[in-house]
Amino acid sequence: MTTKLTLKSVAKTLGVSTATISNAFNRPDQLSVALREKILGACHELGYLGPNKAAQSLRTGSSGIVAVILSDSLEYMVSDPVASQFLQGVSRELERHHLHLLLFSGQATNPDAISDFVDGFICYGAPRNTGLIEQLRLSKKRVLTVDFDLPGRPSVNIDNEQAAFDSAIAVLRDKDTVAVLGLRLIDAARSQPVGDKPMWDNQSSIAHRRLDGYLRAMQQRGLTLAADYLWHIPESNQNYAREAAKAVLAMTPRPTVLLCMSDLIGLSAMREALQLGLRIPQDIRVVGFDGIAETLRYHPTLTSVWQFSDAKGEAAVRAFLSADDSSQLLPYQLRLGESS
Amino acid sequence: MTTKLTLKSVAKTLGVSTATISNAFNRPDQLSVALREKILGACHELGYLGPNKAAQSLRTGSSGIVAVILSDSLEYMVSDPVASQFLQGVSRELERHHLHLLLFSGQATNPDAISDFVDGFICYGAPRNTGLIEQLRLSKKRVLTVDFDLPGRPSVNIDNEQAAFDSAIAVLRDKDTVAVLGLRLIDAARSQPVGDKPMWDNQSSIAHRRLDGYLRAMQQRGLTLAADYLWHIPESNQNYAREAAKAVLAMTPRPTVLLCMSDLIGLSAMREALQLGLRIPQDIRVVGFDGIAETLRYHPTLTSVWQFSDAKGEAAVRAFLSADDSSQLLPYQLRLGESS
DNA sequence: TCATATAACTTAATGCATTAAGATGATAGT
DNA sequence: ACTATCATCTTAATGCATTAAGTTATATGA
Repeated sequence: MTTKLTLKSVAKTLGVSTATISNAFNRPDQLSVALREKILGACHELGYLGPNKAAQSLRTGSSGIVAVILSDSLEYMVSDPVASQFLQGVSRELERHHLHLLLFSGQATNPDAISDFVDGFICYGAPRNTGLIEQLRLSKKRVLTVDFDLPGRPSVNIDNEQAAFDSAIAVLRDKDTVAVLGLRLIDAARSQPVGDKPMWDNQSSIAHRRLDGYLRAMQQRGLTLAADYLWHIPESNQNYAREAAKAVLAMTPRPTVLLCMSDLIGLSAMREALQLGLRIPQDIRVVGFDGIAETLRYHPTLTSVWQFSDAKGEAAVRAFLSADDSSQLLPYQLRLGESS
Repeated sequence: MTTKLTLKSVAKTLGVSTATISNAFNRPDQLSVALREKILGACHELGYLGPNKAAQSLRTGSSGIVAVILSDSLEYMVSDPVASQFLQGVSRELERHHLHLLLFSGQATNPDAISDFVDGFICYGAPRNTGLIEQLRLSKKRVLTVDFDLPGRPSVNIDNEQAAFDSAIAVLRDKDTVAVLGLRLIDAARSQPVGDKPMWDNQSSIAHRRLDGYLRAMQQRGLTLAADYLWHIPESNQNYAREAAKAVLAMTPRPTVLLCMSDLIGLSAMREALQLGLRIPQDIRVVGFDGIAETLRYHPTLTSVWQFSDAKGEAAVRAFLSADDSSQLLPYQLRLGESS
C-alpha cells in the first residue's frame, strides 16, 4: 500500500521542507528554478497533483469556486432560453478567470451547506423563498444579485421600468384596449387575473418594475388598465402562457395590445391569436420582453426589449469579482418587429 | 469588531470544550440533552451556523457534494432535452440524499481543480478529451460513468446495440435503401459522410454500439449499408442534422429508411423530408433514438427507442452512492410512431 | 462500603496546507 | 577584510474542525 500523498509526505520523500513544496506550486519566485523543476517533476512522478484544495481553501479562505443560485428550479432554468443565455455568459466569464461554477437552485438547496466551499454567490432572480433571502443577507461571503436588489449588496440589472415604458409607448395608440400578461405578480401556481390579490414583493421584483413602466406609458397615452386585464403567469413557459393568452383573447372587449413580460409569453400569445384567426398587427399587437433568438425565427417577429442575457452574465461575474460595491444598470435595446 | 465565529471561539464563549460543540452538531448521543439545547440555542444567538464545511471535509474526507461532468459543453447540454432530462433525474435523486450537485463541462474544466471538494464524479457521456479520461481513471475519488465505460469503474447505461437492433428490425423491409444519420462517429466538426475516415473510439461509444445494432438488423434483412449512406453528425442539434438530412435525401437512390441516432436528428430529418414533398411513412420511414417529449407533439410521431433519461439520472446517483462496483444496464422501450 | 459500570465531558493528536519570520551561505561593495 | 544584501531554504504558528482515549462524577449492585 502506497502512503497517502500530501505536502508533508512529498516533502519528506524529497528531503525538503513543506514550505518549499508549497512554494513550488504557488510562489515560484521563492525558490530556485532548478529545485522547483525537480520538485514538480518528482510530484508528477509520484502522482501528487498539487496541494489539497480543501486545506488550501481552509487556510487561505478562498476556493476559486463561485456559486450561482437560480431563483427557480434548475430544471426550469435549464429550459428557459433567457436563463440559459445568462448562464452561458457567467460560465464563459468565470472560465476566463479560471474560476469554477457551482450551480444550484435556491428552491431546494441551502446555501449554508456550500457556503464554506465557495468564494461567494451570484444570485439570479428574486427568490420566493424568504429564508434564502435572509441567508444571503447574513452571509459573510460576497453576494451579487442579478435582476433584483438586496439591501447592502451590489447588483446587476437593467432599468426594467424604463425599458417596459419604452416598449409600451412605441406600440400604444389612443383608444387601445390593453392587457398585460405579467410574470409572477402574485403568489399563485396557475395563470389568473391578478384582481385584488396581494401583490408579491412590490419593491424590487422585475415584474413590478415592468408593470410600473407599462402603466406609465398607458397613462401618457390616456389609457387605463381594466380590472381583469392584468394577468399573473406563474412561470415563463408555453403552457401557462397559452392558458392566459386564450382567456385574455376571449374577453370583451378583446384587447388590441398585449404587453407580455417575456418573449416566451409573447410568442405563445401570438400563436394563440393566429389560431383564433386574428391578424397581427392589424387586429392585435404584441410586445415581448427579453430578446431571445427564437423570436427572430418566428413570424411575425416580436417587438421586444433586448437585454442581452449572455452579456449580463459576463457583467455579473465582473461585478462579482470587482471590489466595487455599487450596483450597475446595463443597456438594453428596443427592437420593433412585425408584431406591432 | 466581533470576533470570528469558530468552534473554538464558540466553545470558549460557552465555557465548554470544542469537542462538545462538535458533538452537539454531529453526535447528539455524546452529550446531555440539556447541554445540547443550550449550545445550539447559543450558536443560533451568536450567528454560528455550524462547523466550517471545508474544515469538516478536510478532516472527515467527505463533503456531501457530487460533481456531474458533462462530456459536452454546459451550454449545449443545457439545451439538449435528453441531457437536461438526465440532469433533472440526477438533481432530484441527489436532493433526496441531501447531497449537492456541482455541474460542469468536461471541455473547459479540470476535475483536479475541484476533486478535493467533492465526494466523487458522475461522468455523463464519453468525453472526447482524452486527458479528462486519464484524470478520471487516476482519480482517488469514486467515479461512475454514464453512457460509456471506463476500465475498473462502475457504469450505468442501456444496451445500445440491442436497442438499435430492435428499432431497426421493426422498420426495415427487404429492398430498403438505408441511410444512417449517426452521432459523433468521427473526429470532424461538420456533418459529412464517414467514408473511410478513422472512426472514433470503437470500443465504448454509444454511437458505435448503435451502429452495430443497425448493421446487425440490416444484415438480418439482407441489406447492406452503401458507402456514403453512413453520415457523421457532430452534435445532436437542428442545424447539423438538417444539413445532413438534406444531403442524404438528395442522394440517388434516395433512402427509403433513415436510421437516426437521436430524436432531434429524427425530427429534423422528417421536417426536411416533408419540405421536399415526401410522404412519411409511404416514401420514407424515419427512426429516432432517446425518447423526448417533443416527438409526441410533432406529427408524424417518431418511432424511437425510449430510454427514460430522468430515471437514468436517478439510477446513476443510486449506483454512485452504492458500494457496488458492478455496471448496470437499464431497461428501454421501443415505441412505434407514425414515422414507420 | 467498596468495586464497577455508565454518562458526560475534556485532552490532545490529527487532517493538509499557507506564510511570516528566521537561518544560512554566497555575492557584492567599499 | 568586513559588513550589507540577497537568494534560498527551514521553522513553527496557524486555519477550523473530528475523534480516540482519558478523566470525573454519579449511579448501581452485592
